[in-house]
Amino acid sequence: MSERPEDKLLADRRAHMEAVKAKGIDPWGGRQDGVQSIAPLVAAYAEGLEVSAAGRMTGRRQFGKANFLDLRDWTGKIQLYVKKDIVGDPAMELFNLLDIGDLLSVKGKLFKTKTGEITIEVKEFRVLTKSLRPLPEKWHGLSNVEIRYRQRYLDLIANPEVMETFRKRSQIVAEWRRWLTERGFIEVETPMMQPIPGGATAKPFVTHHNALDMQLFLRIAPELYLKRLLVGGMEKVFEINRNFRNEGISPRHNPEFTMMELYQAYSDYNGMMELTEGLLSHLAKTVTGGTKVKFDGREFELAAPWPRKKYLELFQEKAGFDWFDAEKVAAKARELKIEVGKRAPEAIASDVWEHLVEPDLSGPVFVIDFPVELSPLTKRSPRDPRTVERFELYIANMEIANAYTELNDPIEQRERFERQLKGKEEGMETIDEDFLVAQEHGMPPAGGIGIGVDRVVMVITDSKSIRDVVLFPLMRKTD
RNA sequence: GAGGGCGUAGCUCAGCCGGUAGAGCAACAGCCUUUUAAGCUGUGGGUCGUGGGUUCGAACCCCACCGCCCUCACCA
Repeated sequence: MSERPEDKLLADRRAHMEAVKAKGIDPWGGRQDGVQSIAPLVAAYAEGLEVSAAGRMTGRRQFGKANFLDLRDWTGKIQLYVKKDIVGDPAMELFNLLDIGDLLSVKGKLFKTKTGEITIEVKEFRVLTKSLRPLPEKWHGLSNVEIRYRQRYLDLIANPEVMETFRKRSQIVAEWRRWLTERGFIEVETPMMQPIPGGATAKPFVTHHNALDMQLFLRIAPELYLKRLLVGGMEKVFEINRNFRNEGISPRHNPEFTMMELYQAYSDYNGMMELTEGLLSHLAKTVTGGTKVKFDGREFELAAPWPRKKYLELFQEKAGFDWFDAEKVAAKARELKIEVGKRAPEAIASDVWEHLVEPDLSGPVFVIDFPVELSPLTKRSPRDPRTVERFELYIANMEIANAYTELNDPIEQRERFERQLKGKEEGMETIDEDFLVAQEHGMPPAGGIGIGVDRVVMVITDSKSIRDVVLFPLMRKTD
C-alpha cells in the first residue's frame, strides 16, 4: 500500500500509460458497446464466429510477432491471439504498451489452437483501462488474508472461488426474498438508529444526532419495531438488514452482520420451525442443487423435517442432573472452569448447558422449550410453565436461528422487562415504554424468528469464517 | 480482554547454531509467428512490520509497540 513513486514497477506502468496518452489514446477508455460475456461465448463456440469481448488481461505469453493473452471477465476466461500480420504495425506498438492487469476490449473471430484451446484471433482491440499497479502473482495467487480482506478487490480478481461465494450470497438473499414474498410476507425497513436499543441483550454502538441533540444507538435487533407492525396489522412481515453489536470479533462474529427477522400473526414456534425447514432446504437446493451441504469436511442433510430436542432434556442427558438444581449446576460450572461468582443461577446454568450440550449439536437440530429466565420476549409453555415456546436452530454446531411463540400479554411483558432490569447496571438499560403501549393496543398471537443470514451463507457455501462471506469485514485501521 | 502463532522483493515463499539478503513468478532489455505456469540470455528490485536493547556483528536473541490469524471470554 505504500506510496513510493520511485518504485520501478509503478514507474514502468506510469511510463506505459503516458506513452498510450502520447498516442492520443485515453488510457481510461469509455463506453464499449456490443461486449459479450466470455463464458457463454466459449460455450457457443463455432469456428470463425465473429465475437467481441472485454475484460482484464491476466496473463501473457509473448513471441514478439505473435502473442497469447488471457482475458478474464466475471463469467470466465478466454485466450486471445494477437498477431502482427493481422492487427498491423501501429496496433502492435500500442499492444506492446499493455501491462498485465489492464482492461481491454477486443473484436475478432473464434478458432481453436493446435492444442484445442478456444481462442479469439484478435482483429482489433481497445485499451479500456491502464492499470498502474501490479496484480498478485498468477500461479500462487493471493493468500495473505490481511490483503484479501483489506483489499477485497484483489481477492476477487485473484481468487475466482471468492467471486463465486459472493455471487452465491447474492443468489441466496434474492431467493430468500422471493420465497417469502411468494408466501404473502411483505418486506419492511425499521430504524437502524434507535433511542432505546432492544430486542436482544448485547452492547450497542452509541452515536449522537446533532440537530436533535439526542443520543442514539445502532440497533442490536429490529424485533420491537417489527412487533409494533404486528400490532398495526401487518400480519406477515420480515426485514433483511444489518444489526450492530459492540462485542468481540471471531470467525463467527462480525460487529455488523445481516439478520432476517420475520413475524407471522396467528402462528407459533411450530409454524416457525416448518417455515425454517422449508426456507433453508429450498435455499440449499437453489444454490447447490441438492439438500445436502458440505461444511468443514462434514456433510449435513437439510431436507425436512429436522429433529426437535428439548433444552432441559438435553441438559439432563448430558449432565445427569436437573438444569434448575442450582447447587449441582454451580459445582459443575466450577469443574468446567466457568465463572460462578455472584452471577444469576440461570446465567451459570446456561453456560454449563453450552459447554456440555453444544459440542454435540452438529445438526440440523431444533433445540426447543428454553427456560423462561433466558427468554424475556417469549410466551410461556402451557405444558411446562418453567419453560417458554422458543427454539434455536443449530447447524454445524453454529446457532443459525432463534425463534419464539411471541409473548403478546403486555402485563407479563412488563414484568419480564422489570425482572430483566434487575441485575443490570443502572442506566444501561431502559424499558421501551412505547413498545409496551403498542402491545397494550393488542398484538396478535404470533410466531417470530431471527435467522443469521451470514451464517446461512457460510453453511451453504462451505465458508469457515464469517469474513469469507462479508465483503468488507471490520479491520483495525492501519498506519 | 487473556493465551498461542505469524509479519523477509509487487505476489508466493526459503533463509540452519548470530557472520551483513535468496528463489520462483511479476518487471526491464534482447531472441522467438500456435503458446498456455511458454522457452532461452542478461539486468534491476529489500526500512527483513516499527522503535529500542544485547553483541565486534542481528532477518535471527531480548523488550515495547503496530497489524493479521487461531483458541478462550462476550455474543448471533
